[in-house]
Amino acid sequence: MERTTRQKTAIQAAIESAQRPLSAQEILVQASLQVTQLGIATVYRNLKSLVLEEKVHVVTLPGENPRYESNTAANHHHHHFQCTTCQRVFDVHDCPGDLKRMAPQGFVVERHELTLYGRCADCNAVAGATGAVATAVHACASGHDPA
Amino acid sequence: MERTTRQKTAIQAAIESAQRPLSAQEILVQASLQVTQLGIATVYRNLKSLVLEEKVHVVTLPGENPRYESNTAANHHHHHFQCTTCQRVFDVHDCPGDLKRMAPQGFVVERHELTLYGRCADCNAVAGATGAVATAVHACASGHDPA
DNA sequence: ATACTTGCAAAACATTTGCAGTGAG
DNA sequence: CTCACTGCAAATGTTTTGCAAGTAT
Repeated sequence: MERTTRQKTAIQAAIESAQRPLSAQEILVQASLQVTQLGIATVYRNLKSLVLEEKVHVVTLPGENPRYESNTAANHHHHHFQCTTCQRVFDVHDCPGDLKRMAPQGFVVERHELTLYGRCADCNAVAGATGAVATAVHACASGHDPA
Repeated sequence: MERTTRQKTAIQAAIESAQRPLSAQEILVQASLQVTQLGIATVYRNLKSLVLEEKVHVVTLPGENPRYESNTAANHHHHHFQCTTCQRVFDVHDCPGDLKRMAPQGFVVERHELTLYGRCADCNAVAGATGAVATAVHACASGHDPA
């Protein structure tokens, strides 16, 4: 059965306190602050468990390594928006909903993933005001409050 | 400048004649039928070119290697459906469309990717009729004609 | 005590790159 | 004849696995 270890706790905490999806490496760095000597293999093993337990889910964007995001009650079904200018990833809490009828005859839709691409508010505002990009990057994919 | 080689031609042909997105390995196998001695590095190098030239585009599904799909005029904007039972990937030519308003204030949507998950027609039909799975797999993700 | 977990190092994969030889123009 | 392209092998980067030691329960 499942055991509670310092490393699992630290890994889970790292993911939950982040305001954005983290990569395995980022989780290692963050959780290492709590548990020195933490190994990357342990991070991967625990991520696998957490995903199975549905406490965490995976965010996969084309050409990038998987990111892991907390899956708490507060964090219900949502999608993602990646800015094509600054590459940051934002949560989009809206959802088109009625996708069941999109599938071909005889197909049953159980779940869907949607990713939007475009320019985020910051990059739009900045468009032209050269030099402000670096500033925008600091806010990296944190708690925006979409529609 | 660009040169026309037997290998590039074979790779492009393999992708265009496939009725579904192919992995680099599958492309290697297929194109090797035309050009013996073809190396995987050449496949990757050419895929990169073809994607840049926008003759091919990449289909990325969570937890799986990228697949490559022809990008001809006939092959317009579409999405994908992955069967959670047989893992096959199908094209879905329908599209929810009006996703622009999903983005938060100030965000501009330029593009979107949508993937549906569920059970394909074959797996639904089979559900219960044990043994038919192997048969279904043969039709692997080919020309279904969605809605 | 028992047996699940860990950390390390090696393995397994997918993809990229260096380089000398090949072939398209 | 040139120089882009190829094939091979080695390098890279990420994720997985084997195994002995550590530690929750």
